[in-house]
Amino acid sequence: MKEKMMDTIIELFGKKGFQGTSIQDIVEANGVTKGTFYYYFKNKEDVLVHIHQSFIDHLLEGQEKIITNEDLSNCEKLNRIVELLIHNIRTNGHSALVFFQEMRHLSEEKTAIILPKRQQFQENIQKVLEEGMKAGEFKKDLRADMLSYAVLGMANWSYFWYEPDGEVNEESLTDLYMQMIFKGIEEETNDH
Amino acid sequence: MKEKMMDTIIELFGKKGFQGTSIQDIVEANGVTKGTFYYYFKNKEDVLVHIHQSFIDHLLEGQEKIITNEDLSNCEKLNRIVELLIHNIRTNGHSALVFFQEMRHLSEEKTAIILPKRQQFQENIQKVLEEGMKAGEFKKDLRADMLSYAVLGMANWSYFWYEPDGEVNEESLTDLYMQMIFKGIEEETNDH
Amino acid sequence: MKEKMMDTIIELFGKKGFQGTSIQDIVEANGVTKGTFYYYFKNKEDVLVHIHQSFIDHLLEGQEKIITNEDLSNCEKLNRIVELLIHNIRTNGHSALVFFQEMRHLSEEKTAIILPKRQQFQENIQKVLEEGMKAGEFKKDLRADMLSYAVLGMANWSYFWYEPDGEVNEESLTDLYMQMIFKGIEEETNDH
Amino acid sequence: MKEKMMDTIIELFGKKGFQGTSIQDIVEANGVTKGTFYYYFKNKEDVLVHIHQSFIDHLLEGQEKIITNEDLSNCEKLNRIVELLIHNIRTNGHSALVFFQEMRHLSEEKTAIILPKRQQFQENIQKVLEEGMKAGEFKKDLRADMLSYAVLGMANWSYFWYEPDGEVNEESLTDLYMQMIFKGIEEETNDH
DNA sequence: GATGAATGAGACTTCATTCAT
DNA sequence: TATGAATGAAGTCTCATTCAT
Repeated sequence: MKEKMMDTIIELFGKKGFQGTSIQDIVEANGVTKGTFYYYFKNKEDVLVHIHQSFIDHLLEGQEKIITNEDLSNCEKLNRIVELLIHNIRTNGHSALVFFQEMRHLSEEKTAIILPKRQQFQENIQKVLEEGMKAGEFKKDLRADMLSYAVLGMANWSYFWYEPDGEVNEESLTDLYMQMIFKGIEEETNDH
Repeated sequence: MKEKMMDTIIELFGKKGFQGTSIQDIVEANGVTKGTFYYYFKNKEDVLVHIHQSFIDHLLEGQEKIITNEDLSNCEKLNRIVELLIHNIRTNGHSALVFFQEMRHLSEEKTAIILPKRQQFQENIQKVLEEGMKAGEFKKDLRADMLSYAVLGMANWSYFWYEPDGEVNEESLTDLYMQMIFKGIEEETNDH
Repeated sequence: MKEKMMDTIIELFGKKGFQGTSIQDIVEANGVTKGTFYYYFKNKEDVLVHIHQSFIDHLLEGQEKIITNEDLSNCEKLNRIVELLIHNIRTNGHSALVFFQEMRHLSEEKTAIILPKRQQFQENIQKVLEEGMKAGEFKKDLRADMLSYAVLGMANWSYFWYEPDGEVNEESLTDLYMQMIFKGIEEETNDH
Repeated sequence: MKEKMMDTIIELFGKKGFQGTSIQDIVEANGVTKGTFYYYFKNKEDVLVHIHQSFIDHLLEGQEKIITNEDLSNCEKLNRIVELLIHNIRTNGHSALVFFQEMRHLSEEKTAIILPKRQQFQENIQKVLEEGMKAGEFKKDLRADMLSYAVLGMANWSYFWYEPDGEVNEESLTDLYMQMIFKGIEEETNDH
């Protein structure tokens, strides 16, 4: 029951926003009464916390597997992290929307739990970039911090426009993006 | 007066969100009464529309100047568009936040006005990419559409984390980003 | 079990009031579930009735023993009734609080049972005063009805402020009060 | 308007208790809407605070006039304070009820304002008793603290039963009570 | 004897908005 | 140009209670 409600709520939050979704909306969408909602959840924020928790935990877990895999080059690691992000956004679009847009409505207390995890994810990307620079896979003297944000922005922004059922599937999209990130878009001239 | 109120409201919307900001908040922040608010604005959405309008109009205007400037290469045009975006986000952070996060709360009618302008901005980037490809500035066979989103994501995402007073100024940030977009981050081997 | 719950509930009602105490509060304080509460009690009022019943029954019983004891003067009877009251308030403070403050929340039907008993207690005091007047123990021409209320007020009010562990024990307090009631506080002059 | 509402609310609180009175009850009794209530009052507690404030302030003010009047003996002062109390309870019965029964529902913060005033009133009575003892008006070695509570209890209890339109008016009631307090009820024997 | 899922009414409160002045 | 009294719908949440197990 709780699971079923969570799914519905994620969809509602995704479509109408956290504040734009009333308890009334929630219980109507689930065919239950208000009492039932408050039987399963402490309050509306409680649901928001659950969504954030499981979204970022899922991401961190996936990321962890990638960065601790010693068989992978840093190049490949970066590739897979971007793939992970895009895949996640495609599969859990509404969760992603909530995650990126509704952080504001977490209480200070809950933010203190979620925010560090978000930062962890970014720092892990930064670390991959740094390792790759050391290993000679990436150019020296890059700003790993800024670039990690660029990578994140590029991937995350896809929740705004990416149509999972469109002509470009997620693997292709990842490839496209990684091509740009690795090789750039400029036509290579032969004067070097 | 209206201008003064607009500024305060943008800040409030930026900090607390559109739905999170009550008329009460607005009039208190301005030291006026509710009547005054409704003297100057039709309703709350009215303000939101103003913010969206002027933000996107300002961007489109800037973009227009860049793309119609025949002295510029497409490379340079892209560079300047990114600079425009980052500059705008830095200078009008709250407006940017509202623009990117509160579109949902526009009525259908108003969305019909704003949304095409947003798309216009993206399409203009796409067009620069396409022209650049034709002109041999960019690699052939790039997906101009997807890449335009990548560029937008990268730039826009900066409103989440970019600290205007931090160690990296906006020109450097633009350079960093353009370096990656143009040349990529991979260490060039000499086997080509 | 029922007894154990009653004790907890009395304390809760005393501290937070009848309406201020929720079934949730009750079952939490007892480490049981709501179902359990309704297994033992018909509803919340049911508990309130029990509390009132046993409090007033206990008082009336004690009072009965005193007033039917033919060895006692009316003076002594009054003394013992006041002692009974103060002792009861000291020992069952929370019950007393509930008894004096939460009568309002009894249904009409239940009020019809409890109220006459309360009045009985007051009338019994009144009767002792009247008997004492007839017997020449008390001054003639007193208003026994009004004075019975005075005695009740004085004694009952102690539930507001009396600290059982304070420097004055209940016997001393009774003595103090009876001294005032019997002899008054005015300095006796010898001009009579 | 606010005044009019206050009066109605006092009556409602008096009859049904603070928690037993809903905002719905209040606005219905006043023929206005809920919005109107919240236009005039911050919340329900706000009204309760007002009631407490004005009740105790009124009492303290009256008491102040009495105890600072140097023409009065302490005997007379005590008499007048009791009269003040009984008069107040008679005239503002509902306020008195609220004052004595609904203190619990004040927030800690507001209690911190009201409670000291209540204690002030009691201490002022105590002081009159002490002064009277020093002046030889009252017996030596009385417990002024305990007796002040007795006097308060006696007078305050009248809100439970005193019928303003009954056969005993407030002056007579005060006299009755003062007679008891001053002279006691015991028949004086001539063996002293 | 005891549970816990579910209810639905109703609690307090906030809100955007109107309108006579 | 600005006010402030008034609205009523809708918001979040709590509550006493029931009932199948």
